[in-house]
Amino acid sequence: MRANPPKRRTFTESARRAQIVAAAIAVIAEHGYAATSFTRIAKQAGLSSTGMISYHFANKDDLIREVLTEATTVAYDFVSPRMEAATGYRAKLRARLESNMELVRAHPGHVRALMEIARNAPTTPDFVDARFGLFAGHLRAGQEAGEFGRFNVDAMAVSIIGAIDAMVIGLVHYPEVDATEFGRELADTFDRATRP
Amino acid sequence: MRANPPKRRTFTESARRAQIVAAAIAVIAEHGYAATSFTRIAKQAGLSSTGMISYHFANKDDLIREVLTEATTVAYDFVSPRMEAATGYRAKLRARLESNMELVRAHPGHVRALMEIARNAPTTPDFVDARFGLFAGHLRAGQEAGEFGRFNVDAMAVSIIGAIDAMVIGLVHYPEVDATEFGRELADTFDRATRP
Amino acid sequence: MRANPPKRRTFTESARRAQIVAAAIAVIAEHGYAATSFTRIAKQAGLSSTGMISYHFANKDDLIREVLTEATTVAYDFVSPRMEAATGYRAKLRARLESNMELVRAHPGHVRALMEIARNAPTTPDFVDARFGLFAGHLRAGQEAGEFGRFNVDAMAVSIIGAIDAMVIGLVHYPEVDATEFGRELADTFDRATRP
Amino acid sequence: MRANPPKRRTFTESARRAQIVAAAIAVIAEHGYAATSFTRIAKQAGLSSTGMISYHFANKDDLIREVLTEATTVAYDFVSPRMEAATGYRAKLRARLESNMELVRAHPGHVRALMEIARNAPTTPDFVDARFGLFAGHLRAGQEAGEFGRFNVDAMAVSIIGAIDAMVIGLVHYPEVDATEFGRELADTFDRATRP
DNA sequence: CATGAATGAGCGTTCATTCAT
DNA sequence: AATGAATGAACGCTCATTCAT
Repeated sequence: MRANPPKRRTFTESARRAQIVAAAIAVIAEHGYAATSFTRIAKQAGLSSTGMISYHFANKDDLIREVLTEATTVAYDFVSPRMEAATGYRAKLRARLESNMELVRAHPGHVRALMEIARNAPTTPDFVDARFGLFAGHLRAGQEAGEFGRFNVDAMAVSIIGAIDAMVIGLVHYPEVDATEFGRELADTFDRATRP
Repeated sequence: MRANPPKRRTFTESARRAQIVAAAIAVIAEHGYAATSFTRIAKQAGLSSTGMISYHFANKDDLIREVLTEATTVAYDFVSPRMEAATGYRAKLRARLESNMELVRAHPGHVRALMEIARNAPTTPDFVDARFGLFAGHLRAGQEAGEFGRFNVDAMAVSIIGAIDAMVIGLVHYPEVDATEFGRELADTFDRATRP
Repeated sequence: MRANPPKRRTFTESARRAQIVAAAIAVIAEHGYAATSFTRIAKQAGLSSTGMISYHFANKDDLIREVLTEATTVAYDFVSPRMEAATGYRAKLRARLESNMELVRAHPGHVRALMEIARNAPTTPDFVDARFGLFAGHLRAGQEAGEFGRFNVDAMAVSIIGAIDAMVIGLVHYPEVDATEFGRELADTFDRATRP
Repeated sequence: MRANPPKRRTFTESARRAQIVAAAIAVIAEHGYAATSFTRIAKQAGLSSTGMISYHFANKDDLIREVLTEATTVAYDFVSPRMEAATGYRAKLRARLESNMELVRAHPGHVRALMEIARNAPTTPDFVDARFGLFAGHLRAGQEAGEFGRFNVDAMAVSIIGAIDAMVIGLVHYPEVDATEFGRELADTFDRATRP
């Protein structure tokens, strides 16, 4: 059951959309969400007018939502197998944190765009809430399994998410920092913080 | 050594600036940084035109920087005595984290504005760096004093700052959450994470 | 003698045109002429692109003219037999006015579209003039036959047309109004006004 | 008691607004409401940018409303004294109709603009209703005073308004028509139609 | 010291139309 | 016979900033 079944799209259409989405990611990553306009995206994509973008996307929101989807997918595809390879809540949490930092080096543009949109776009509370729910759920389940100690799950989830984001931004900002090391440190931090 | 020594200002001038800064804080807190324009600030301040703002501030940046200063000062004046009342790096860190959460309830507007600017304004790396330096310094000193365990100080500083900010935003967003409890949880989290 | 003899059209072509015209009428009737775009018409007609419309009609004008023709025909087919059933200029005028109001209830969409186009479309002086000529001719003939009194035929024609249109719009706007009664009143009004 | 007390305006501001309103009237009169854009108005007014218009008027609606007010005032100032000079409902109605046609020759631009706005602007049902109410009230009062015969007041009001508008449009369109004569004919028409 | 007026670039979006396929 | 893709001008509106007074 799905509210808006995805439209059938031609090959050309899909290609154009992908091209525009890619351009949008590049622009957001480089200039930030606030400075991202159709004009800039069109220029980045090599299109002659912004009308093109409006032709392929109903809205700015529509475009941004697609960017969000794309970036989320890339992130998920990167992190997800690494988490599944780990066993137990504790190890999975570590895998999540460490792989998230490696993701920054693997797909810096996508990550930067993801952060920018999550923080600034008007239509993304859903995304934020979903992410929070994911972490809170993991922590709660881990507590019940006895792998984690006692703490307020909500507070811990918020802390973890905040720490991740701040570190991602830092890594993006300082390319010379060792992402693997910082990822390990981050994982260590919350491993200690959540220990029984 | 200071590049731009502060201008001497008349009383009226200072009063006007303060009035505008206060209005700016209110607007940013209510509508977010992106939706904050001179027009809105002028309306909030009861001024008839935006020219007034441009007259007293060289730039939008100039104004924002002043807002940042003001908000930072309020925050500092709130947190600082509470930190000084505590003894030892460990206790001081706890005091910092806990009081920061109480600050959200004490001065929600200033805090909201602070976060909005830190996240969105183009000209705030100084502020971010300064804050980072403060935490890193504290952690390093605490390590040398043997109060903290071994960890990468930079990574930990980033994590703490990120966690603080995320929790502040959460508290701002959900007024019904118990700030004191969440502050304690936050402090507990990093107390455990930094333990020797 | 006809400047542009009608093109021979295939069956498919005619069907498509009719479909598009019907959609255009629906859109104009519902949203008004100003808000009627190819996009909206295409959506209403279930077409995937506006290119289709441009393919079948040389112009927006071309389409509108066809809509006008269609709506006029419907109106004519409704009013005409009722007029012919009446005897004498006076009775025919009454039949014209009364049936015109009933037409509003019988074919509201066509009527609404007709009015919208007559009032707003840039290329309809022909239509307006033709309509005026019809009324003026009727009045003049009736005068010569001694059924109508003395009055400036042109002025009276304009008055009648204006009154009809205003009342039609009123009826469209207020569906609860008794169209038959208002039609009778309208007919009475101009019966008195044109009496010898 | 007044919902929106009029803003205090400087002389310059008022002058500019008046200039823009005048330009808007000219454009609407010449090109029609639908083809009236800020760009065209700015060009007509000799302004370099549309931003100027937005600076002085909150909205397109705001501007249009002002145009409506201006045109209405001109019309009222023209018609009103002529109505008051007449005695009795019957004579007043005649004065109204006749002077309305003379108004077309005296202020063609204002009249044309008035019609265009009344017919096409989205925010003018109030105006239309008010006008209808005025006529209906006059007719009803005249009936009660025994000056008018029996007829449905609402239907008659609609007819009169429609006839006026149609004739105004005709006069605007055909400048060679004798407005005084047509005005007299219009008055005669409804004098006969409303006679007891 | 203060102001109101003006500027012009930029915003996202809609539009009728064209055209290669 | 039909289509989807593209175009580019125009739309109303907001913005930070400038400047004469």
